[in-house]
Amino acid sequence: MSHPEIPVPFCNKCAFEINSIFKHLTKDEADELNYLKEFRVFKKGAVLYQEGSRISGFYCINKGIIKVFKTGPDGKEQIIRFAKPGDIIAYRSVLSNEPACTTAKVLEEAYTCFFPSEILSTLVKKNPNFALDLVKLICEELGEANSYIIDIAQKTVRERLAEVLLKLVADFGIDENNQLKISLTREELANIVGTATESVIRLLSEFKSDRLVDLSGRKIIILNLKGLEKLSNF
Amino acid sequence: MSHPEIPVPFCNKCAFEINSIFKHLTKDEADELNYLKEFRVFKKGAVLYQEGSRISGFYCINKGIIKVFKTGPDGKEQIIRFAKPGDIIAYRSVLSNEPACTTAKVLEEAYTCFFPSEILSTLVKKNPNFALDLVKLICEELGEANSYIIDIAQKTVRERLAEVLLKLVADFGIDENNQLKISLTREELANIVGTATESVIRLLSEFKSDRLVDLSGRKIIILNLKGLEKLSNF
DNA sequence: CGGTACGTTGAGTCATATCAACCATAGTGG
DNA sequence: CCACTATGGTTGATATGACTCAACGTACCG
Repeated sequence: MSHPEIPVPFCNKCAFEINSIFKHLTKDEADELNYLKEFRVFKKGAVLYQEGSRISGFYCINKGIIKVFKTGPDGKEQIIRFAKPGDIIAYRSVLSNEPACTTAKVLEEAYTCFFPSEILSTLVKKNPNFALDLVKLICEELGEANSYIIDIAQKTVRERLAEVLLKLVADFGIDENNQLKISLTREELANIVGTATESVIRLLSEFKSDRLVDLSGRKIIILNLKGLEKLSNF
Repeated sequence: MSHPEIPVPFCNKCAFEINSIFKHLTKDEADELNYLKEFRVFKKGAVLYQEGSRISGFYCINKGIIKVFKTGPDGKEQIIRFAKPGDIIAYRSVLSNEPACTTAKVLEEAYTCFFPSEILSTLVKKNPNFALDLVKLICEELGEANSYIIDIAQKTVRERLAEVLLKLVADFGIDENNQLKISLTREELANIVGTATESVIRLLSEFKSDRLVDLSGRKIIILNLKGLEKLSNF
C-alpha cells in the first residue's frame, strides 16, 4: 500500500487547495492528521468499503471519483452520490458507529487518505469551527437527499434524467467541446436516475433527436443547457 | 402568544423527559436556553414556517405532531418526516443560513419552544458533547433519507405503503386494539409513500382483504405485522 | 479469435396515474 | 333545523409510462 512514486498530500496544503472539510484546522491539528493518516491509492473498479461491513475510519479524497451506492432488495444499485477531491466518505457510519450502509467504488483512479474513526469525534470536540463546518456539510447533504426524494417521487424519468445530466454538469463540468467530463455507463446513469438501463438509452436518444445532447459512445455532449433545464422542471 | 393556562416546559426537565437534543447541556446552558426561548402553541392545521421563507430560529417540539413536507412542481406535497416531542425542526435552514426548504404544518395540536438561530451554533461551539449529539442526529436523518431514496426508486407502491405503515407503527405506536395512534388522511399517506391518493385507497383495501389491516374511516388497525414486513421487502 | 461487458432496439405487459362520478361526514349560516 | 358547502373517501374506466424480456450489435482486450 506504499506508493513511493506518488507524493503524499500534506493535509493543510491539500485542505487549502481542494477546499476540504479540514480547511479550518490549526497547524497542530493538521500535523496530527498527517501523522495518523494512511495514504491509499485505488484503481478503477476497486471497492473502498462494502455495505454492511464495519469500517475503522473514513476517507478524504485527494484525486479521482468514487461512486457511493446502496444495493436494493433485487440487487440493483442506487447511486446516492459521487465523491470527488475534497469530499469525505464513510463519515456517517463512523459517527453513528454503525456498519456501512453504502458501498464505495472507484470510477476514476483515486488517491485517498484514510483516517481512523476516533479522529472525527476528537476533532468535533476539540475544534468548534470544525464541528460547525462538519454540521453544515452534513446538512447540505441532507438537503440534497431530501430534494432527491421528492424528485424521484414526483417527477417522470425523463425529467429526472435531464436533471441528473445538469447535476453532472454542475459537479464535474464540461470541456471546451461541451463534453461532460465524467464518464458513466448507461447502467450507472440509470442507477442515479432510478430507472432501467433501457429507459436511459431510449431517453438519451430522444434527447439527441431533440438536439438537447449529442452522443458518441459513452461521451455526452451538452448542446442545449436551457432546454434541459426547462425539461427538468426546475 | 402567551398561554397562562399551559405550563411552559423547563428545558432541562423537558430534555430529560422526552430525550431531546438538549439532554447533555449543563445547568447553565439549559438556564440560558430557558431565558431565550419563546413558548408557542399551534392549533391543528397551523403552519410553523413555510417553504422559501427565511426563519429566525428553530423549534423544539414538546407535544403534538408536525408534518414536514416539500411541495413539488405541480403543487403536490411530499412528506419528508414527522416531528414529535423531543424533535427539533428547521435546524437545517438555520445552520445553513438558507431559506426554509420545507413547510411545517401541525397535525395534532403542538406545544413548541422557539429558539433564536444563534443559539444553535453557539451551543455547537461551546459544548462539544452537544455538537457531537447534533452531528449524530443529522447523520441519522441523512441515513433515513438515503434509505428512502432507494425505497422510492426501487420498490413498488404496494411495498412502500406496507413499509410506511410499519414505520408509523414504530414511530407513533399502536394502542391496545392495535390501532395506529397517528391519524392521517389518505392523501397524507399518499404524500408519504409518494403516490396518488386513489392508489393508497385501493391498496389499503387490498391489505384489508388480505387480513393485514382493518379499516374504519381514518382508523387503521394492524392485524398482521409479520405479513406487512414480508410484503415490504425488509 | 473468442470472450466479456456494454449498448441498442423491439415487442409485450403491467403497475400506477389520471379523470370522472359519486357518497359520507361534518361544520356553517340563514 | 335544514340546506349548503367543503373536505375527504371510494370506485370504475381508461390511458400510459416505464419495466421486462429477448435478441442482437458493437467494441475492446488478452
